[in-house]
Amino acid sequence: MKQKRMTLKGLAGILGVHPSTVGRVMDPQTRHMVGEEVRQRVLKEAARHGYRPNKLAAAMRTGRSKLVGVMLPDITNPVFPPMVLGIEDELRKHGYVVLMSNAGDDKSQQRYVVDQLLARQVDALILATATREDPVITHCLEAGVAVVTVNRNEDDGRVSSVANDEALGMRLSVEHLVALGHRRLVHLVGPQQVSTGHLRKVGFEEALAAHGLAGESGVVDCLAYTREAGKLACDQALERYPGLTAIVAGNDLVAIGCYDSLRARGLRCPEDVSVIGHNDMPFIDAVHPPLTTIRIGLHEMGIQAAQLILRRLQQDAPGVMEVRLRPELVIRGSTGPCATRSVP
Amino acid sequence: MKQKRMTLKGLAGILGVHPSTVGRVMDPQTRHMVGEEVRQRVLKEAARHGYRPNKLAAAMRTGRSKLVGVMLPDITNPVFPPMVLGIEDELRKHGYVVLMSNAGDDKSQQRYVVDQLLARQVDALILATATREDPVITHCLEAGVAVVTVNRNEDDGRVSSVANDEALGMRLSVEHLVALGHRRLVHLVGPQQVSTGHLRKVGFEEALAAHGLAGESGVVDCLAYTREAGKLACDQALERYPGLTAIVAGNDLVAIGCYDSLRARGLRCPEDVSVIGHNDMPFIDAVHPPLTTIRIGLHEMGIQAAQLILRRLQQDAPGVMEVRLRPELVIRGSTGPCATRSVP
DNA sequence: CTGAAAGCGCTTACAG
DNA sequence: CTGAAAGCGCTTACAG
Repeated sequence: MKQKRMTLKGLAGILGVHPSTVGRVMDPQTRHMVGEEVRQRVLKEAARHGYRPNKLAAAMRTGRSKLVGVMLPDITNPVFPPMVLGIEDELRKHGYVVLMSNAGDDKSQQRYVVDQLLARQVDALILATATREDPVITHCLEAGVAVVTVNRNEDDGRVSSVANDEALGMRLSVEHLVALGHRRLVHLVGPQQVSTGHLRKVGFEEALAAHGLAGESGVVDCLAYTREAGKLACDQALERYPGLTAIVAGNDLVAIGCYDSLRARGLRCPEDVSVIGHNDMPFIDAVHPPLTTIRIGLHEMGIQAAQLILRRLQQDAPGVMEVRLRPELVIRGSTGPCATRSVP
Repeated sequence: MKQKRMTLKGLAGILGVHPSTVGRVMDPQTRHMVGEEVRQRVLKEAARHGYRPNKLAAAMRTGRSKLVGVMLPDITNPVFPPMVLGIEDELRKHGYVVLMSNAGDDKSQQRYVVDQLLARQVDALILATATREDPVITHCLEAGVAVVTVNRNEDDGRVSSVANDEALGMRLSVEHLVALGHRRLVHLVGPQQVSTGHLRKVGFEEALAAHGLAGESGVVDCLAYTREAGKLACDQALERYPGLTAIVAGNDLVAIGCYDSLRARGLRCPEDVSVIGHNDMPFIDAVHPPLTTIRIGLHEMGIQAAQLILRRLQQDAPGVMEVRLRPELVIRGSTGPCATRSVP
């Protein structure tokens, strides 16, 4: 049953030709170098034995593993699966394969994971773990691997990145709420050490200023992009800004936390407080009320990241590229007209 | 910047010792064979150059890549991320790394993906794609790789598997509904070519019989584990069984489809129709109404699958093991007391 | 305790 | 058009 794998040498022995001849036939690029008759015999015999070239051996010889490492904080966060799928789909077309690693948020752990990936000779790295100042990226740069960040980017753009246009996303959010009559908005800002948290905060403040609402509205820190942190932040927001009528959550998970907080206080959404999320993660339209949010092309983001890294690998062009995707507003049931509510 | 990778030979050259000596020091297993003084010099120099042993080269030499292929239908399905995380966590402890591939449902595509994985010399394969009669598993067996299936299993247990105890899950579902007074239950059965769909159907029918309800209740085909298919199946169920008061959905996604169907018809859940899901996928408690469902230890399932494959790899014991996890009932808001409703 | 050598399975420049 | 040879970076049985 456990037939041992066939090799070039093995096939060559059976066929009575030199291994390099078999090798040439197996590679479509060099197949034409071999005479018609021999070529057919080789192909036939290879098929008969289910010969599969050992890519590890090829990788060692050529110095290109055709492996791309993808490092995530945590695949369990619903924003990542569509991204990873996009990356994989695009890379597969070009014969690359993904080595995926969930590395959490800790930088020293991430560094360890990167070293593991490098030890396995990945040709490039796609990082979804970038912080605004990221020692791990420095480490990658020193090691000389091709790197691209997805979803987030660092402050000084040393490496190419694909991310969302956060300023636009916040502008869309604020405009939508203002159009509904809201004037007292509070943004639950995500972690400031990552670009999404920072840029959304800046974007929110700019959009507010554009509407002359900087005075009445405000901002509350949300320590993580989680439901639990969202609940806590919402609790705080309601205490600190008793007159608020709308909440701009750092992302969809945070928005669900807001639901938890509001429900616990007997406040209705959107009648008492409107809530808007960010990301439009899968199935968020099934929550109650269906969440109004900013849609990000997660799958597209993965594809673009893969394309960026492929271009880098092929042309070895060192130019840094920053791709920004346009988000769009998705209006559902969690935002409604402003009705000044009586503070309980 | 792009420093070329340091090798054993390179280090040996610098230190004036033989490469194999350096090699012995780098491997903790053989380090003791080298004299204290030389050992220290080697370690120091290796650290200075950030030396990382090339695992591809080691893999080729030893014939063990320490790579495990994981094939999924689609990582975008919320049941998979926790499983994959469990697999990865467990494998990492033992120095293995995951090569993940989304292969869809098509068998020839899956076969192609398996061949890609084998070409990269994976030591083992974890399949989340198993069907009850699976030609891809036959293919793996012929190739002689270690294989384990997760979440699903094939009919004749040729390979080890980790899955849920489906019969128990359905028993819990039916008992819960019966306790609430329901007597007319309809099960929206998932795809019959996969074990989950088949075993849940069988389990449902057995549980029904145990309560003497086989006559009044029934079953409707749901063509896929998706929200859309769930809506269609629910539509059909309501037409075919006008008197039904409770629906046992094939899984949580199907249950959300039921919500869509009920809402479109102006039926309330759970007042008019109770709905119970299966899987307890992430965030399903945030939908409206919060879904009563059967919780499966997804993360645990991944861990167990990894352990099974590790044991197989270490002992090379060919014994087939079938691990079955105990699901539990999670009661939330989508199931309630039976109140005979007037058919609209 | 350390060295010298063989070999894993490819690819590819060099001959003929 | 085909062959012979070198070498990618390790590991490991064999000497000494």
